[in-house]
Amino acid sequence: MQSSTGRPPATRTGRPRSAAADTAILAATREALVELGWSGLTLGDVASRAGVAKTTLYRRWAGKNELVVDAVAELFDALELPDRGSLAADIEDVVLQLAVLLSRPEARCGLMAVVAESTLDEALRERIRTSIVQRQKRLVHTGRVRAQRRGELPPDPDPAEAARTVDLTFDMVAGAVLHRTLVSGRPADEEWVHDLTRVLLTGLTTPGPTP
Amino acid sequence: MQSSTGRPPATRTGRPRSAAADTAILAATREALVELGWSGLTLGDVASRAGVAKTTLYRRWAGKNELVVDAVAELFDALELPDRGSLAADIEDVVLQLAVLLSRPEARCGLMAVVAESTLDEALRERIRTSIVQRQKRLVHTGRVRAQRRGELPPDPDPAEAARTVDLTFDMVAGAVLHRTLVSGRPADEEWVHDLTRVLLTGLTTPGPTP
Amino acid sequence: MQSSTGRPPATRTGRPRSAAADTAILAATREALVELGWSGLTLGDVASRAGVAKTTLYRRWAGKNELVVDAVAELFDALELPDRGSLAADIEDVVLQLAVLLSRPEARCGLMAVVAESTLDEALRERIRTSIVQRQKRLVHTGRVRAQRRGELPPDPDPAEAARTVDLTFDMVAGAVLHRTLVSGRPADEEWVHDLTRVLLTGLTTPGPTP
Amino acid sequence: MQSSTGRPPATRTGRPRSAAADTAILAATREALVELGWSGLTLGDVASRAGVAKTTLYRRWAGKNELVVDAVAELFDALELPDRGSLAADIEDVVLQLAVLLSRPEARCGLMAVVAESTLDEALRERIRTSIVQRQKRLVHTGRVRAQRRGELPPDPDPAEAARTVDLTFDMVAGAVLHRTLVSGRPADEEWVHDLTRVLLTGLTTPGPTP
DNA sequence: CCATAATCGAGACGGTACGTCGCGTCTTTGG
DNA sequence: CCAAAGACGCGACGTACCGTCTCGATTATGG
Repeated sequence: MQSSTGRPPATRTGRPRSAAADTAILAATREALVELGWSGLTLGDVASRAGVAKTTLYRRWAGKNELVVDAVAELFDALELPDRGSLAADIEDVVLQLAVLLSRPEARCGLMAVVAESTLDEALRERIRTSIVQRQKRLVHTGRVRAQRRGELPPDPDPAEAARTVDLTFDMVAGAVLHRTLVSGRPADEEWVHDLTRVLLTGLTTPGPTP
Repeated sequence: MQSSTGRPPATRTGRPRSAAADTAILAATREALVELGWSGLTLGDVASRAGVAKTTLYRRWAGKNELVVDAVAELFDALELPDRGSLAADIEDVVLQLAVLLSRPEARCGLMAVVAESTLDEALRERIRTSIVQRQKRLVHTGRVRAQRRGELPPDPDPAEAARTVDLTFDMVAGAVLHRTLVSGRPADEEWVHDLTRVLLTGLTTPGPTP
Repeated sequence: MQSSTGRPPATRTGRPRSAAADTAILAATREALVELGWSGLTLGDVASRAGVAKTTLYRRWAGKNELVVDAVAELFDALELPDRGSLAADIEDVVLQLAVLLSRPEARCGLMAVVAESTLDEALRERIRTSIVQRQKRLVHTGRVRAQRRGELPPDPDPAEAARTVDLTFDMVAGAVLHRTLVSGRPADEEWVHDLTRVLLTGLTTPGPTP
Repeated sequence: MQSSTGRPPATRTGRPRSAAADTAILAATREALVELGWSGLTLGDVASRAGVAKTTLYRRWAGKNELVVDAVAELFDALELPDRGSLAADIEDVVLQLAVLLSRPEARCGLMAVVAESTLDEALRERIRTSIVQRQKRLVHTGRVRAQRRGELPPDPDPAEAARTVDLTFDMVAGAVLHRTLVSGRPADEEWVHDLTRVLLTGLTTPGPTP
């Protein structure tokens, strides 16, 4: 749970916080996002959906932004990278998963809205990075390691170079899906995923003139 | 100006709308976006910045969403594709322009916010498509035609195939820059742009197994 | 209306304030005081009783205290001093009127509550003085002048002495009724009013040793 | 665990209530009344001033009203009637004591506020009567007996008549001081006390036409 | 040269959500 | 069993914007 801010003192006195409340609140947040969207989402409404008082909500999160980041982060944590046998298949699989995820309104509008808010809020930007972006780079990393074991990719020349490639790959995959589904507003169907995978694979496996 | 809603009757009586107001309002909107972000942006504040009454604003736009789409669309219209002599240089150039544009807060938060709102608002989604996305595909189109003239790209086999490639290219370029700068929150510097261009170029120019 | 704060500028622009709202709000305030008492009185409730938005209420009054002072002051303005033919009859009459007024819950709890609040709020104390206390001293003044015309009281020796007597009389009359009905919690019935009037009249008309 | 034994025994088991807590709470209540007034007084604040948990406070009093009645009643119990040698001097003395008491903010606002609340709460009204009003009538009674011994007042004709006179006297004395200091908001200085005493004394000692 | 009509600024209006605060209750740990 | 601590559901607070409305004052065209 990302809502815990610091180290609680070893001996805690007083009534402890309800663990069930956190779960209920995050679920209610996603539910409200689906029905009302970002601007229609009301903390009072979330509270009553979760069967919780507004104050309980404010005791745990600083505001709408932080709450939605946590609610959306849980969605992204559900992404997986099963071994499909080849790098191409693995890429297609994760791209499709991402496309499915971004077709869900709570993911779409939750993510875009907090990203929009983060443009003037460095703390929020950092929270998004650690709660969502960094956690999902594990998918790219896993895929690369697997492909290297299979011999589809050469071993990493050096760690810095590898990190750059992971970052670039992640931005290209996630960015393409995101732009396709949200900005262009067209479906990331199988044909499109296939085309994207082909371009990506070719571009990433063909050795470039980068010295 | 996209603010005109329907066909005004040929003969209009009464005092005409101030032309200067539109300009002032859109500029004030961008200014407010920079300082306050999306959620902090207030139509009353925009009105007073523009030296205009709130009623004047509501006479021309239905709400915050529509206003910001128009204000942001003007920013994207400033993108250009000068002829740098090669496809690679052209791509690098436009990617950099896009990165610079998305480093401006009014573009970042304006675009992301309306995209977020559009997830539950089909009319808004359509407005974004026509006002922003479709208009900028001209850049990709121009680049392709130029590259074909230079012999860097083969001629289009058929129009449908060409359209698919334009769409894919646009989503990959714009998506990568957008994800890098806004979601990952890292700068789209020259090195990164170079890497991206190489992967894109390789992937797009190597003939694939798509018959 | 005591709600006006200062001199409005000669030329008023914008929509003028609704005159009916003031009336409705003060009436709703008294109604709510009867049903809910001071601590149960809610500005939101007053607003909805008056068919008015909460903001309208806050635009005109600074808070609960000021609102209730105005609402109660209107009640006291209804007191009159009809000529009953003798000083004793006049006193009995006004004492009875006061007793009746203070038997109304809105007057009782409204007055007591704002007096209680005024103990730590000089501005409120001043507002009570000018809106309620000073305005009702007219009753004592009228009674004295009438009695002097009838020869029941000697003419005023000097203005300062007269003012002291008016103040003392007012505090004794109003204080006795107030204490009887509110603190002692017993009815100010005719017998009690008669006794009080006799003591007052004797005490005030018998020349004392104050030179 | 004592439930296994059966019934609650006459002698209470478990930790006994702290006797010091009551004193500390009432003192803290008066202190808070001085600083914050009635509406600013918070039970949570009283508890923390008294170094006591909120639960402890609620175990002993039903709410704000009852607590403040008890806190204020202790103040009034400090009033005394020393023998000054004459009825006039005794009256002046007690009037001055009362004026001093009512110049203390905790007495002023505590008393007025609970009186205001009592207008819609019969139980509270009764509590005020028994805890404050009835207890202080002893002062009037003592003064009358002393004056009768001195021959300044005739012996009581009958007990009912005497009770009426005691009530009237108390309402007039307390009411005048209360109205002067709290409603009129002017000081009950020596000159005013002297005037009041003269009128009262004359009115009460001159035999009236009451058969 | 006015009459009509739509615009302009200003600002009050009925609403809704905000984020905070206090209430009185409950649920812990510890005496 | 009581005490302290503090989380809980609840509801009012006073504020800020929303989008609408009513003003008086402009500024065009059309009779």
